[in-house]
Amino acid sequence: MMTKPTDSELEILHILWEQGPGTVRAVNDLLNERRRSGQKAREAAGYTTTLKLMQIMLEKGMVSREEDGRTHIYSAVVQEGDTQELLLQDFVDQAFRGSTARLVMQALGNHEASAEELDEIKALIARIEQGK
Amino acid sequence: MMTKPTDSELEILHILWEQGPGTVRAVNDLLNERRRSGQKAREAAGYTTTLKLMQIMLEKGMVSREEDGRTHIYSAVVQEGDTQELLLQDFVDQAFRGSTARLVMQALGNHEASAEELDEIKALIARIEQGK
DNA sequence: ATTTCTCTACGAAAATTTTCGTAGATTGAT
DNA sequence: ATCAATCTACGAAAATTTTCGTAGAGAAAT
Repeated sequence: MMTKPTDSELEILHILWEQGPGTVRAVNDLLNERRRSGQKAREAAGYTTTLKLMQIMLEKGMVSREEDGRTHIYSAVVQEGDTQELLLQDFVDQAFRGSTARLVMQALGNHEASAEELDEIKALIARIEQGK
Repeated sequence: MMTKPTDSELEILHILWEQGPGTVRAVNDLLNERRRSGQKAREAAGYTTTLKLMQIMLEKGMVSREEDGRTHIYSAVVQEGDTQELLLQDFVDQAFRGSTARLVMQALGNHEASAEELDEIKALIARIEQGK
């Protein structure tokens, strides 16, 4: 069974997805780097905070780990696309009462997308219409 | 300043947006009706739970109210579109690391949209491309 | 007019998520 | 061999959100 990650867990998963397997230290450093440089600079997380979260994620089966000397190398078990699908399903239900179309409209309407992105989306729509 | 509603608050806002102003009783009834008939049947909320939430929302300025005899009629102050934009911005940052395009692709890829919805989206894209 | 019902107010319990302090073990440097 | 640095484990505090019990006031019914 696949369970929905909390906000903090998701933050860690993103780092593992992008950087690949890593130690708690590495994850914590990147996470704080990212928090510092983000637009709404959040406060840095303490090392043991990240450690604890990753231990919890291990229990939940979201990540796995491997011993490497006295440290542990963590890897994401859940996949990015699967997790995003899960989160998106919940979000569209909760914020848009299930209407994917309205979510897409809102997303396209309010955030600028590049010409290339729009082309990609058009191509995707064409493919969907084809497949029907 | 506009603050992000919690999950429970959003649930109440949806009812006020769709049904228009109403009493705590009316909101609570509809909310439980909806919870019962939803796909993942959540447990019913007690009357005072909903009352308390609406009082908190009043403090936050999300809703307003008007006395009507000994009861109160609540109205949404924040608008649906504005709230959805706020939520979407956070969500795309958190779950898709800021990539609206990937969110849209995921949304269109995994949820079926009707032909009409797709047409609407295509029209919107055309309008955006026009406006550039 | 007494009982019953329905409403608001409000404090605080319960549940969830996030944070961190402390302890103990191991490595590396002085 | 001692001291400092770095790692894991883990319990529990802190923060946030959700839930509800209880009290009191007013309206409606018997």
